[in-house]
Amino acid sequence: MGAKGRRLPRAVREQQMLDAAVTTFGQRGYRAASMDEIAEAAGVSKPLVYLYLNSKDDLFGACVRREAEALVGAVRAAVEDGPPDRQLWSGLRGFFAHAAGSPDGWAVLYLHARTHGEPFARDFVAMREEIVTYVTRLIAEAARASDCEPKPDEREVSGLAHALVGAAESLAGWMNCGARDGAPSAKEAAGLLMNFAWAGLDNLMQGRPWSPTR
Amino acid sequence: MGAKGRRLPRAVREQQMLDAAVTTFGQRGYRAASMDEIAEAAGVSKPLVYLYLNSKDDLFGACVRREAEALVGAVRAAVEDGPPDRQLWSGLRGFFAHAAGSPDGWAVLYLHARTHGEPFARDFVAMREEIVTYVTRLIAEAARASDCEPKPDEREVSGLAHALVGAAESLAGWMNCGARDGAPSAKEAAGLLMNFAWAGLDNLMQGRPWSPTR
Amino acid sequence: MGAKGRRLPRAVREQQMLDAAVTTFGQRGYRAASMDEIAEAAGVSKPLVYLYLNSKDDLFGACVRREAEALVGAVRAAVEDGPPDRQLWSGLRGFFAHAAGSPDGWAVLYLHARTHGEPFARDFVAMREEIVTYVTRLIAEAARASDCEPKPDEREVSGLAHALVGAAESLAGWMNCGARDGAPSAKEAAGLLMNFAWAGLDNLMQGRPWSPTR
Amino acid sequence: MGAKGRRLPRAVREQQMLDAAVTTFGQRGYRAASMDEIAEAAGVSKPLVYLYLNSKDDLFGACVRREAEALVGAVRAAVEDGPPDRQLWSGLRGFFAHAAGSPDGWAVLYLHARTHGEPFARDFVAMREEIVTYVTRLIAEAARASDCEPKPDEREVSGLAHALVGAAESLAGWMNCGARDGAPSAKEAAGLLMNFAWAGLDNLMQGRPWSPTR
DNA sequence: TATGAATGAGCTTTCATTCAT
DNA sequence: CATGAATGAAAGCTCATTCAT
Repeated sequence: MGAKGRRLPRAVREQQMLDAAVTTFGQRGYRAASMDEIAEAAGVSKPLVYLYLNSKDDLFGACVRREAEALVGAVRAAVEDGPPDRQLWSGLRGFFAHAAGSPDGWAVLYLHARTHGEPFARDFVAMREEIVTYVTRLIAEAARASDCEPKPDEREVSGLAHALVGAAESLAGWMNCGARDGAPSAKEAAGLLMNFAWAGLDNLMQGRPWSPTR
Repeated sequence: MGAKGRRLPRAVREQQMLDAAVTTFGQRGYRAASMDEIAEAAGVSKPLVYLYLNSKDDLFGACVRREAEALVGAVRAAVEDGPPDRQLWSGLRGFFAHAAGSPDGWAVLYLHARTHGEPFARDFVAMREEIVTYVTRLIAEAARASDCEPKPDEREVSGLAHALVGAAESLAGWMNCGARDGAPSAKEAAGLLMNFAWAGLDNLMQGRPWSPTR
Repeated sequence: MGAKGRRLPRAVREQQMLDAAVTTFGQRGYRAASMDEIAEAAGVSKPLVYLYLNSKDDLFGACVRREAEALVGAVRAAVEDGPPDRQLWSGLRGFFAHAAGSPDGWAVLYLHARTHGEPFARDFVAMREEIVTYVTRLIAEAARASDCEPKPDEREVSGLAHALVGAAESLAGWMNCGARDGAPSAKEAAGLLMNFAWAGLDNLMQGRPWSPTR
Repeated sequence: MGAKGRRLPRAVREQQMLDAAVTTFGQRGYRAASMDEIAEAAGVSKPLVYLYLNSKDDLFGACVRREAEALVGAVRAAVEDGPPDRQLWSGLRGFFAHAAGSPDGWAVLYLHARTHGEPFARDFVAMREEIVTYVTRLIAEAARASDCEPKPDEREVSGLAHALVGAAESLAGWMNCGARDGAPSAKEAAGLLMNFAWAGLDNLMQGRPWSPTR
């Protein structure tokens, strides 16, 4: 394979392999991705991938965990780096930016880990739960800060968080999943979601839910 | 396989095969589903599957098209069968009911066709577009009927339709994808979505969008 | 693979495969024998071997069972076909003749099944036990017929059977295992063994065992 | 790894490697034993094994030769250390004691070298021949010492030696090969074999062979 | 001297696909 | 119409072996 960076320390090679694996798994899916392809994309031979990462399952698991941590970390960092009175908005932007910035990682999590059964789906659900919990806290803080009355019930806030996260994921999927027509940028997606949701959240928090009978 | 259902007319046999294929593809995914498994599930021999449906790809394509038409048809039928002043609500209920009623078909479309690359992803996107367009029309009619001022701009309505459909898909995925915690029924999902979204749509249509600066 | 007997019924193909597998396993051992080699020796493609016989382990197991039955059957048949007053001699000749006639089957049992661990070693031990039990009965009958006094104790007879069988196996191994110098024919081996052992057996049965002190 | 026994003289290292190799080859067989496993068992790195012993084949060959010499040596030493009028008995006891004391070495010779084809089977046969020749001499001397008449013919003595050695090997195999039922100790095995064989040898040497016709 | 890094080649197994009947 | 028989091609994984330090 030529003189391309041979004989590197293990940690470096492992990252190369994970990068290649995320790309390949993200684009092809677990089954369709072959270890040959991943090894070639990483610029190493297949046995080395097995030596360092054990098996296709272990490799996929490592990808899932790495990407899950990266996504959660991106949201947290965005919130912490943004203005304290706009945490939800910052978090959403961070979420969309990360999703747009690493579409393969996003696909690994939301398209493949989710559908590939037990060890992985569990990791995925855990990550999702972590985000939802975090968003629940952000919403609750926003509600407290805005002094809305009556104080929204905790269960309700959690439901809103689920819905909000679900909507964000859906938009991110639209963004990433190869839609050719007017797919929005990360910033537009965040705006659209706030537009779509905020008044609803707001009204709900005022105790005025929409109901089928009006 | 003895005398079990032999010599059926071609159309019937084909439906059996498609049923079996949708179930198998839906549960296992494209790659993990084997033609052996599908043929056995359909109660026919493998060569017959090839005789009628040509190849694994063609078979999958037929599944995707059949399920896409079924989903779009279910939404349309629900709207047409419902009260004329609640078309959106009826459509959503139809959407969720269909998704809940044929989870394998849903999985074929949203989990597998979407991720399996070109001929199928295109079919999927076309179906999605059809739904979004249809929803756009429903929203526009609702707006016209409610005489809101100023008339919402067309591009905006389309964005809302995308968001609404995306949110609905996300909820349907939650419903179907083996979520252990409180996954909602089809009816609850529709209510939740209207609750979440309607006030937002309403406000937007009154010309009062949320904006990052307040 | 040319026109060599294609499209044969399953039972026939299975025997071809077992034949080839016994040859290959016998000559190379379990690990060194490759499924490619076996398939080629059988004149079929590898997938057909898997279709009919499932896995390398199952194939090996089938070989072991077939050869075990063949060996036991050969001994039994030789005894039944021989003169009723020379059953042990007939049985030994049958044993050596079978071992010499199918050295690969013999190697599968005595060289490979025996050393390849649990499911197979158990089958091997069961077969060996069957032979030892049978020989025990033959010896007991011979003793009864010859009216020897004192009647040999049952446990002693069983020990003699073990020793006799062991010696026979050892001679058969010598016969089969590629020894180039004066390896005996089946008939010679039987004679040698009787020569070697009979007087000993005889004396023992007369209650005059050899002892270290004279 | 670390500071565990580094910088040992070459001869010591080589013995460690051979010890580990004999253990591993004996328990797993040639093919199933991996160089990784052997290197780890020896507490050294794999390249060092190659540096000292060249290749897997060479390593196996070294094991075979070492164990063959050890076995022959054990028999010779037992004979020389025992009473001059019981050489055969001493030799047998030495044989069984050695086999029981180093079962892995025994397995390397009798289970694996014997079945692994040419360079090794030749070494094995050479060793066996050496033992048989030695035993032939012992028997001949015993016959001379006991003044039996007529002098047994040389070829006959050689055949007896083969049979005796074969029986001993068979018993040793029974002893070592994980037999669950009443496998004998080394001493019992020697007694059993003498019991079984001596009267036969004795009679033969008196010129009274057993013959098929009575 | 001794080793971490790396690979070519081969093995078992699976699967979409096609004949011949 | 319908199927049992058969295979080419590829995938996951392992292992003996060699560099570069």
